[in-house]
Amino acid sequence: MKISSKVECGIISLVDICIYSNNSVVTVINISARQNISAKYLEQILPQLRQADIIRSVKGAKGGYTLTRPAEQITLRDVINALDSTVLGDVRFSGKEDSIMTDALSKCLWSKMTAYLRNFTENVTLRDLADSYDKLSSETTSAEPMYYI
Amino acid sequence: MKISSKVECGIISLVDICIYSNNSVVTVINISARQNISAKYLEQILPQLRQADIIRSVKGAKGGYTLTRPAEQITLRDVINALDSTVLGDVRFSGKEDSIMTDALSKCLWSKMTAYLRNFTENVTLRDLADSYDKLSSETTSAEPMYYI
DNA sequence: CAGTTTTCATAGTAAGTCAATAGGAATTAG
DNA sequence: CTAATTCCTATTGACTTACTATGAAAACTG
Repeated sequence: MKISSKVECGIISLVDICIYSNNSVVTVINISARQNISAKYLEQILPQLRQADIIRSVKGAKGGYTLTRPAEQITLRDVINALDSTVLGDVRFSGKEDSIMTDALSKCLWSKMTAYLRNFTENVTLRDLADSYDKLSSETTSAEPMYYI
Repeated sequence: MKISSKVECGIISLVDICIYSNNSVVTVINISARQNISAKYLEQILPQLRQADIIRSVKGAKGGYTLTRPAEQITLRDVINALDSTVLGDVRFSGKEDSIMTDALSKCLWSKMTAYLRNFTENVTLRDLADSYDKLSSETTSAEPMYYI
């Protein structure tokens, strides 16, 4: 399946914010350093998540981002819609004129397919993603233990 | 949802072949005329469906295409895979290096999402599409009845 | 065999999309 | 004031897509 880099980076950013904001904000530079994504690129993505009311921004020095609501109330559908409306939007074909054939496919196939996908994405929350990251993260560190002097 | 014109035209062609091949073959020119798709464009799509063993071709004059098997044995997954392997293939991100984060998303999210989509597409057959076309077609003509002299 | 109809293979092109970069304006803590 | 940070808008280069073009190969017809 084809997922744009923008959507992926957006999800990564949200998981990062979810994990690392402890009563404070997370900055673009924080995310950029931890997740190895260009800060300038993130500066383009995060405002879109803000406009979709998924994150809240604090401007100025000591500024940054936090989630607007608990992670279990942010669905994958919210995120994908905020960053790429074509993924879960209606199937659209540029040049094709309407016909009985295109009508039949639209009604019988494409609309059902997108509804099916929307259902999937509605049932995945940011909490799920953060949990699976935490789980994998602890497994990895226990397999390759770190020693502190 | 974004579906390429190639996949759409491929599906339309198959429904057309399914409906109009009565113990004989259907030519590119037939499909082009009925479905209003450039013949040259179809000449690029149909060979791919042939390589995927969905249709059989007969070369030369009086040549054309037929299905290789009954329409109820041709799934949407077969068709999509034949024409655009990225739709149901594993999610791939070009530049991103592997990390715990990308691993977590891959395992917890993308692989499940594509599996979910594959399941949908496996359960739609060419027969279903042809039937829904027939149904809509007869409804349309009964709503706007035709009189024969 | 000659001629016509058809599929087959490959290449090319114009427009559009996407990922990423760039520069600087606005805001705010200290 | 100064530094840190978000915000806004443009631009670029690479890639993809939809389609067109050219002509070869195959096979039926008479």
